[in-house]
Amino acid sequence: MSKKKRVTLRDVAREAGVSPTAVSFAYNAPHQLSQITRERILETADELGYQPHPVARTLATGRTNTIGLVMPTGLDWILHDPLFSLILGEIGSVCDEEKMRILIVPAVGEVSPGMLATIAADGFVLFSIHRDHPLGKVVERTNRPLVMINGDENIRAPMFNVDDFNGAYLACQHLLDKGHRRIAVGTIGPREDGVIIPTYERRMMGYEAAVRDAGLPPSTLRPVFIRGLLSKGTESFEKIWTLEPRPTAVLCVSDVRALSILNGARKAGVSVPTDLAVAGFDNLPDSAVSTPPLTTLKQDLPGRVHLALRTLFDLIRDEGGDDYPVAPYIAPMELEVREST
Amino acid sequence: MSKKKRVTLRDVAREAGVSPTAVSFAYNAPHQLSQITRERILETADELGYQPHPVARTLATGRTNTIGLVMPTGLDWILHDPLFSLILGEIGSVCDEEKMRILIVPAVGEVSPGMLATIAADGFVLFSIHRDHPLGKVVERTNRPLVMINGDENIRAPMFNVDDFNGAYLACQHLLDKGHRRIAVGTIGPREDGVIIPTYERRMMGYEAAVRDAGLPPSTLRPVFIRGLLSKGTESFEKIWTLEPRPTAVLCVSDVRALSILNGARKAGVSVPTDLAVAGFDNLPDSAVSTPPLTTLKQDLPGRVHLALRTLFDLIRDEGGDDYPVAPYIAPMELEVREST
DNA sequence: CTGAAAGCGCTTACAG
DNA sequence: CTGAAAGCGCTTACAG
Repeated sequence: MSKKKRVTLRDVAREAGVSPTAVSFAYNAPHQLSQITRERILETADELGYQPHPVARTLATGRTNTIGLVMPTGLDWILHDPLFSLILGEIGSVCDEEKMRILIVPAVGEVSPGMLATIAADGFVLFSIHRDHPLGKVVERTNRPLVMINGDENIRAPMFNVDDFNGAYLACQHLLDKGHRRIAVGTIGPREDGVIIPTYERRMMGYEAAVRDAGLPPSTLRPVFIRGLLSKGTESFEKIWTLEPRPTAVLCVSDVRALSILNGARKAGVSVPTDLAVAGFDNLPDSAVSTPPLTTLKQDLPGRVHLALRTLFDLIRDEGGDDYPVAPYIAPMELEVREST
Repeated sequence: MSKKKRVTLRDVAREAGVSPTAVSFAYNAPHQLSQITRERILETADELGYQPHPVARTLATGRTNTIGLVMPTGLDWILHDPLFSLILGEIGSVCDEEKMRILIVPAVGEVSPGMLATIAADGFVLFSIHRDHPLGKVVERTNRPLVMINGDENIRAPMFNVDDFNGAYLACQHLLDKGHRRIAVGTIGPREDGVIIPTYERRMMGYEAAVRDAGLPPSTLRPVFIRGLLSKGTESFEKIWTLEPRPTAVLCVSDVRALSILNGARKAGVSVPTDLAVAGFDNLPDSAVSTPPLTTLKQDLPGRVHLALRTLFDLIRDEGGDDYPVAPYIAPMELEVREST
């Protein structure tokens, strides 16, 4: 009953007394039409309430004007990682300019390497995909362009990372220089779904290398699994504070974790950095204004994201370029020493 | 050169010695095929590296398995509104279950009411769209289902809101009961792009009503435009603290704003609630663990989002139902009194 | 400046 | 259980 048929280009053509081609031209190649024909067509289209069908257009042109943002987990991830929100925002600002849309592609359920082929997008950004992730093999099964952010160098695709290893090295060295010899490392625990975040893996290696190079025993570092949630601050702090022997400092693989420790410490009446020094990673906006402000590693996030997307858009445009440079982009990290250490 | 032709269903059919229909059935109606035929087809498909073309499928079936999430602004919004992240996460968890994807549709550039027609989605969630927003008229120009979250009752579409007015009323009444007579209201300022957030508009009215009903003059409330960013805490706090006469309390239209004030006050050495009482709105997870914990209005966010999406999915399924109930869903809000007031 | 025709790659009654 | 055929609604050489 209410299932009114869609108005198609053909309807407009008939009504305006022109060919379908002419109607298509009215939208896509206006200069091919005389002013007067064009106006008549557009008027008729408007009267009939015609709207070009996006899917049909895509099938004919091959362009979706959409990029897929592929995440290693379900969408709940976004609740746990402020850095992801930041990156999503940056991707968004580039896409707004380019009139591209963003399709969110979470990795849920049974994830096959061929999965991306079933998705209507011109290209993909892989976020935090580890080589052992089911999507680690996706590169070989997708003929559409893709780039990685916080990726894994073992996946053969253009990668836009920060220097996790050396950043972590710097942070650890900083604490060692300050004389700390019992350092907790606040890191992510094994996830139920088995997903590994490559970034965190590399940061852990950086910490360990710094200890090794300082000629100190590995036991200098004590990994503690904590959640990346501000609201778990007390719990996370307790896990660290009750270690035996009690650590004098904590290195966190992410700023949220560090901020949550700051929170927990304050509630427990433990003074930072006097009783416990705290360092984070990534320099979230909040980290500059926490109490106390957080020592962390900073980077040019917008610059990196923009570069990644430019590369992706270039790849989408000249699909011929099979042999794009895959030289990884690894942004240097700078230690920002604030009052928490 | 590298532009290798795509393997199509037709190729598989030829190679397997069956009709295109059979190949299609192998994927979409397996029981229509003999076991053996089906296996042969699937094997051939695999050998050739065949993947069904999602766009062609959509054109034929009319289903995209995607919902569009329409925002009133550009995607940078996500950076400013943790509540949006929360809602996005909830939407994501429902979509994960339903195997639906999320397409993010920011309102940037020239936004026409017909804009949604150009987007390949089965339905839409409108987030925070005001009746005066260019998209306020979208309902009349889209034949696809849509629902609103934090919407405007003047737009004729199923709406899933919280009770902004009464929530605000409660918060204000609470402060008045505590004896406060000079109350700053931390709210959003006029945006450059002119976008109005309906939620905040209603909250302001709720505050004002409470003052009126208490027989107090409108000047009891002093609106102050502050940013919804934790990192602007000091600045926002200053704007409030330097008002003449100095307010004894501040009502914020959102929790982020309230948390940023808490932050600013702490840095300024001003004690909450002794020197300044602070109340927020929406009960973010962080609000329960701030220093001090924040008095705010709480709601069942997941429940509300799930309800909205169920409705949307129902509408998508039986497209016949022209006359769905548009009775607005308005979740009651409960005042959660914590230590900040 | 304009039109007839083929094509994008699927799905799905319909007939056997 | 299987196939020939029409259709989804556009775009775009090609020919005039």
